[in-house]
Amino acid sequence: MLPIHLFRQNKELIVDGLKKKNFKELELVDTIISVDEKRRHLQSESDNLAASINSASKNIGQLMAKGNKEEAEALKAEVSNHRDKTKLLAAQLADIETELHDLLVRIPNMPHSSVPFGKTPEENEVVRQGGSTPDLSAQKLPHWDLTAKYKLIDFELGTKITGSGFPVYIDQGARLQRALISFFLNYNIDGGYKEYYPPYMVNEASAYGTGQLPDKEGQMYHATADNFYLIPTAEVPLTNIFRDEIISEQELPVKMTAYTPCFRREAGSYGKDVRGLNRLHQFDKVEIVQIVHPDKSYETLEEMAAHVEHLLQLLGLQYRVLRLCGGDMSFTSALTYDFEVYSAAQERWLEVSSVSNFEVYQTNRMKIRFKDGGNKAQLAHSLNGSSLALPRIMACLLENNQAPEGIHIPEVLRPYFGKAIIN
RNA sequence: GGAGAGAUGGCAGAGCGGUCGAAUGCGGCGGUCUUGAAAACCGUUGACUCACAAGGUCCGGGGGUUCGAAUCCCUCUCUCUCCGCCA
Repeated sequence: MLPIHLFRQNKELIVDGLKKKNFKELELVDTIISVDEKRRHLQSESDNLAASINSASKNIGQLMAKGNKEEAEALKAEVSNHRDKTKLLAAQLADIETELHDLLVRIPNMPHSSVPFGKTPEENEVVRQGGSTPDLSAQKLPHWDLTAKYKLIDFELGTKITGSGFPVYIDQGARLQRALISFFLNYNIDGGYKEYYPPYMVNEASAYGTGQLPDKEGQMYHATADNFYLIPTAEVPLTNIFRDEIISEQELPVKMTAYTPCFRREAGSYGKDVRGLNRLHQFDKVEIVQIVHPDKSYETLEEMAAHVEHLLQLLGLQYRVLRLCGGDMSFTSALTYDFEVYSAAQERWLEVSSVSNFEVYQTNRMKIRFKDGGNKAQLAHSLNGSSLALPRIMACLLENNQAPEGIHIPEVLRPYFGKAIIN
């Protein structure tokens, strides 16, 4: 949610940003500004009334103390009258505040100046690439064949136990999964991130804080009996740790990492997108989140991107880094880098990480602030990224490292996996 | 799940229905003293709205009584203690 003062002070900037983001309902901006004006008018009217009630009530107290009953009674009648008006105004004010809020949450974040114009994924800008395509002339099986061949993952068994999109990792498959999680977490800890193990279900306020609610409600699993939501990403519990907190400036930057499963309903997905490990209802991910000083957030974004990129280099995967265009960015992001790895047997790029700067969009809604030098509370910036999403990494590792004698495990994972080859 | 107690500023902890945005202690910040630090002493120190003015709002959330509520009533949520169940 953008701070309202931006609309009052810089309407043109907002409209330009919305256009870049390919947002259609531009008329909302004017609506917001006029509703805000109405709101402020009502507010001052109500404040003035409250001021007169307050002072009259004080007078009544003094009159009573002096035993001046008649005057006191007269004042009481007057205040009583004012009070009815206040109630009316308060109701109107509450309505208009809700209206304003509901309008504000419909406005996406403003894109950063470096965000390219564009509407579709094809218009994203490739900023860097690394690694090389492996030679698979000897054998070129997609990962769903490899997981069957080496009995690493049983998709049908998951369907039996739960439903499609809930694979069962078995034996060396389970072990590789655990190796990846440990490797990623340790790598992040070495990078200065503090490890957390958060709840996998969150309450409504948390889902709301990071923006899953109200617009992405259908994407989450909902435990209705207790009104909890299964987290679609660790970003939700992690960022909410600091909801409604005022952090001292010395504590910045806050760097957090967590491994969690992620649960997504993925309604409407189909075809090759959901084959094998490409898209699941439950998958594992290690996440990094930072809360930083506003002056530092773009520096931090580059740092986080470099952090993720190095991880892909360590795994020896072919990758590319995309700067998302306005139309393909998420609602809440100001600038996003997507990381894709090349799946050599499927011959397609798979997204494995998305690193974003949200500026104040999340922190404004969650009231995550810090005390600056002048001892004044101001909104911090929040960022997050995956490091990394596991299923597609596993898919690429299996496919790209396959050989007639088995699947070779990258050097960095061997201490965690315990051996050099799956066979 | 049953019974009871509680929810106040960064923390701890007061608060007869009016003079309470709230005592006091700790912590934080500034200063005196000191070569420096500690101790001691002095001062200062919540948030929101808003033009850092005035005014207004906030004592877990919501509602009510009253001219006036942190203080009384209702309700919800959460926490703690005891019992039950349990990895």
